[in-house]
Amino acid sequence: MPPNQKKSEVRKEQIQKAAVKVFARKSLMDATIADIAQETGVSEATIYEYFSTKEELLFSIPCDIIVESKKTLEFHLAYVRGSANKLRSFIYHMMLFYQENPDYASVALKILKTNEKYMQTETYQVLRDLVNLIITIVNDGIKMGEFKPDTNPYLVRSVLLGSIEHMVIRWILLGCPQEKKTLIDMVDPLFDLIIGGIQADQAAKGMHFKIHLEPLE
Amino acid sequence: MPPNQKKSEVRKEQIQKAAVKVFARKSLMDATIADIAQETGVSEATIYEYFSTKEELLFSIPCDIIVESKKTLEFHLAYVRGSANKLRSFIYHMMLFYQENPDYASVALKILKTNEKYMQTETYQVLRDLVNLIITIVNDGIKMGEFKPDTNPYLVRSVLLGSIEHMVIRWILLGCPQEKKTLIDMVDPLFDLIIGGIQADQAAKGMHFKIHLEPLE
Amino acid sequence: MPPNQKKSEVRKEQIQKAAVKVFARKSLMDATIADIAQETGVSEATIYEYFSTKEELLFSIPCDIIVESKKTLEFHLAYVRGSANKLRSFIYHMMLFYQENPDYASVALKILKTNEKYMQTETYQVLRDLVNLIITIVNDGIKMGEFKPDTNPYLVRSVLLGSIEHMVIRWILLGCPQEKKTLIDMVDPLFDLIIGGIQADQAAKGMHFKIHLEPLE
Amino acid sequence: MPPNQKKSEVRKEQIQKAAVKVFARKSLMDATIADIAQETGVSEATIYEYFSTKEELLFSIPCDIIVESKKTLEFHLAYVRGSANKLRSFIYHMMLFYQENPDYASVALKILKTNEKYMQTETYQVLRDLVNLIITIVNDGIKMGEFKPDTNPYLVRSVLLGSIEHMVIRWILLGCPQEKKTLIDMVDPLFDLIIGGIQADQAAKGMHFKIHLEPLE
DNA sequence: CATGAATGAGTGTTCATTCAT
DNA sequence: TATGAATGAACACTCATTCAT
Repeated sequence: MPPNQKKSEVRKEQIQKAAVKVFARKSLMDATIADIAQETGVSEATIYEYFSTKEELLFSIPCDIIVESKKTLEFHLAYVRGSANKLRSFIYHMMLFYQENPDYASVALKILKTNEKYMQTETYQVLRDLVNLIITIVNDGIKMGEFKPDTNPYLVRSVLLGSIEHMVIRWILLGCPQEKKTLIDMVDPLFDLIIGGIQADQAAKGMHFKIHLEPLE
Repeated sequence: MPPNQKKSEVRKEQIQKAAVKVFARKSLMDATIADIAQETGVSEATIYEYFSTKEELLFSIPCDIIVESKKTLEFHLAYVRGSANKLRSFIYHMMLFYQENPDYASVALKILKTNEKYMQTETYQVLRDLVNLIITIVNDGIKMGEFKPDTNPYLVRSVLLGSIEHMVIRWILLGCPQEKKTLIDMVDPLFDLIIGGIQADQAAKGMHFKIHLEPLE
Repeated sequence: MPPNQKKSEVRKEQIQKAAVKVFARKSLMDATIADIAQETGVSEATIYEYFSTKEELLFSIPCDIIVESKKTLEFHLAYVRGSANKLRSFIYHMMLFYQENPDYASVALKILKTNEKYMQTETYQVLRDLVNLIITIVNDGIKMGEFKPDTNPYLVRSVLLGSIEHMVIRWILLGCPQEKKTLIDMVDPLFDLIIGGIQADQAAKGMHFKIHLEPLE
Repeated sequence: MPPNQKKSEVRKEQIQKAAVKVFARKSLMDATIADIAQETGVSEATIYEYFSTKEELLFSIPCDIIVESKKTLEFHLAYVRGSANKLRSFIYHMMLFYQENPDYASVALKILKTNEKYMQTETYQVLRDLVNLIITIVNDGIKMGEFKPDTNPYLVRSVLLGSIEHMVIRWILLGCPQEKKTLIDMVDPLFDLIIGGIQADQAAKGMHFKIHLEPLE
């Protein structure tokens, strides 16, 4: 919170926070401006002082948090060596983020992800930037010989995002059970699967070579 | 059209088909009964002769098609030997299904997948049955030594469904471009990734073993 | 039931009986043709074979039963000597009738009594005839010196009908409690009040007259 | 109009007044919110700013006016000596009230009196309080020896209310003819009947005594 | 005689949005 | 800046009624 942040900025954020809460629990059509106004503690008319439309309010929601999230992730990635490790960091970062912001997760995955208009939003571009870190990481990994040379970075992006988001949605729909299986627990299994696949060692399967492995010297 | 199918059954299906079309293009809130009535070519009141609620109509949509789809898939799976091959069949089946039923895909993934009430529907149980074929396949694969013994079948299910659905949604949101990249084109890359992962061969990577390969015998 | 009553007459009465039941429980607006059709055990369209309108059906309901009731009452009255006794018979007859036909009572007093259109009905004229027996009785009573010469028969009619109907409505709204206080129990108290008023004997009260009583002749 | 009454209170009363007018002329089902809105001079939506339901609006109507009426009546009763006179005051008060508020009378007697839901309303309790003044009056009258000791106060209540309401309903259904017979004209005849009954003096009837009445000294 | 099927006309109700204060 | 008050524009849903079969 910058010290000289305008009072109106504060009010705007209050509304956004309330909106996230409301949208997370009700669908876009069920959430009314009246709900959001009440949650914020202001009148409905006040909402319109800050957002000209219900939709504008909805679309404005994720912007800052995503920018923030991307910065954090990039900051962490710099610490990490190796593309695989970076990929794990990405997975971890996303899972942690969703786990700690379940309301935002709900809005993003239940309302925004399938909204065509949202895709033309500025905010959505910010989100793309974040997500495209995967492309960079994978390309680097290929270049460095860490990943198979024919790895399709866009496929990896789809698989990672798809898997993560699928799990998060299920987790949300089940009521975000805090106990037992948390989202974080799924980071390493997912990572391992992406990295190593599910096939048993090929050597054991059908290549029909005998292999002697000797440590160097 | 079965010959002696009752007239009312025919009408019911007409409405459902129209509804899929309408729901696919508009969101649940934007799609009006008037739209569906017009698309069907009947009056609004007639819709209510067959479905007591807009929501009931929505939830009724996918049932038959899913049952049908599951039967077809099971039929094909019987032809296929090996769990990996079966997994590929599953992926292929889903992708083909979505590609050939883009309207249904739109409704299923944009409206139903994130709808909590839908999860308590009978139809949803049918869907679960279909999806759980993955669990069976993976468990079989583990038993047969085809998949790594520590493979988590539920994770595989999440990754497969998440990936497939993510790709389908992107495809839909981009307007189902018929040309060039079809969903089917993604079957093998996805399959390969799930099976083999993205990591380059460990041997080649920096483990520094010497390997003597000798033909058997 | 006349032996050669047409089948269609039977059906008509079935519908009317069902309608009474339905109207008795639901208000005019809440009772639907569908309800009546179901109660009758026919289709809605069949209702319209016999009655051209919901309102016509409603207004047709009481006719026969009233004619019947009037006949019965007149029959009894002929047995009774004295206007006061006849008045009691009237009260008894009405109370008994309502008590034994609570559904009809409900329709008549809750729906028809306050319906302006009903007042222009032929049926309503029949009802007037029944009710106007009071006028005749009172006029006779006056002529015979049994009732005060300045008794207003129309007032008596209003008081009798008003009192009876008020009690019946309360009884209906309370769910027609079969036990304890039945409508019949109110016949004599009501009769006594109308006949004798509630004022204590003036002589006993403070008028301070001296009275010489001498046997006639 | 109290000077510092809130604007919203004023509007609420405007709506209620308009509603009484509309309900008085049309039945509950025929009176539409649109009618009431037009009569009030506001939009339909505005009605719903003040009353959440058509039924709530209907039930809210009589409350204040009844409370007021009861106060007035009690005020007058204090001036009156003797239970019979009080009873006459009650009759007069009710008749006058209905005569001066024919729209309210119409709603109360045509719609509310037979409405089961209304009976569970708070407003209905207020009405009961007003009506139960009769019970008190009669009981007092018995105690003072003014009324017959076996007078049933509840029967008196039924007879009075039934008679009054019956007359008022007929008066309303006949279009409230301002000329000639007004409701007020019926006060004394009704009162006399209740008090003294309709029976001619018993002495004159079958007792066959001659009676000389001489004032005491 | 009976009805399955269809619908026109309507209604209560909701809600995003505006604007004078 | 904040809001009380008001509303236009919709929409889901109902139901009496019709008619071809």
